Amino acid sequence: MAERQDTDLLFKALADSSRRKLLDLLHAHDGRTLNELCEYLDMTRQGVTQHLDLLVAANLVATLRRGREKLHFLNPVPLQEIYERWIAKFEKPRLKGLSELKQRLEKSNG
Amino acid sequence: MAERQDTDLLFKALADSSRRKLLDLLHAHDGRTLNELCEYLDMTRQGVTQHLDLLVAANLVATLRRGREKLHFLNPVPLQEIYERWIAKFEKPRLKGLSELKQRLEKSNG
DNA sequence: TTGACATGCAAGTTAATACTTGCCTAATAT
DNA sequence: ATATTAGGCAAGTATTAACTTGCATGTCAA
Repeated sequence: MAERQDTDLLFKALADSSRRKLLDLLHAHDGRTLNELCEYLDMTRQGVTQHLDLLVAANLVATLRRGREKLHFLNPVPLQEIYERWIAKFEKPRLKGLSELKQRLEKSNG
Repeated sequence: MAERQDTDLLFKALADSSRRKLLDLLHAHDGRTLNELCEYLDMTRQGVTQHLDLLVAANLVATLRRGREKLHFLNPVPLQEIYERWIAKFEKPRLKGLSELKQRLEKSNG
């Protein structure tokens, strides 16, 4: 169903280093145009477009048309869903980070 | 160097639904043999072996030989690293639950 | 020690993915 | 208006990935 399909699109989107680079670029600075993004990748504009299409399909990137240019925005929500469904549940019972975290929070926030 | 390679192996390993299913199976019950795992996937033993090989290469699964059988164990550590390097830094400022906890603490403890 | 069982190795096939080339449309600037 | 700039569409190629078939090796049980 849609759930599994979404998950698959998401992981597939993250599986390519060029696409991860695009996410990094948008994270550093949102709202870039296609041509701007092309400057950072060693491939043709059409190649970049196809990568962006996959990111949009995975709902990791949203676009907005402004005149003749297309702006790209990062959507981090699906990444959070990956964390909840695929990472949190695989965590070991005693994860130093988290338990330590809670203790420290109790101290600092009373 | 190795860093980028590791990252790539990890995301590639997660990109296939059969491999994610294997991780789920091992999460539910560790130490399964190859043949046991095969029962749950609709492909030949060799296909499953190849998927497991990729999971091992990504350091998500460790194996142990016992006599003529091979036991498989889940290693969740690389998933945690994905969280730290690829999800935490993309989080939105306002998040609910545990992630909010962690983020607030990280901010206050700088 | 022989037969069944658990797995390994290697080559081949099919399907999917990454990337290109070539042409097209629309918006802007001079 | 027309040249330039931003982007879209579609088909083709080349690489990679998924999966199979066939045979080999080692382990155990009778």
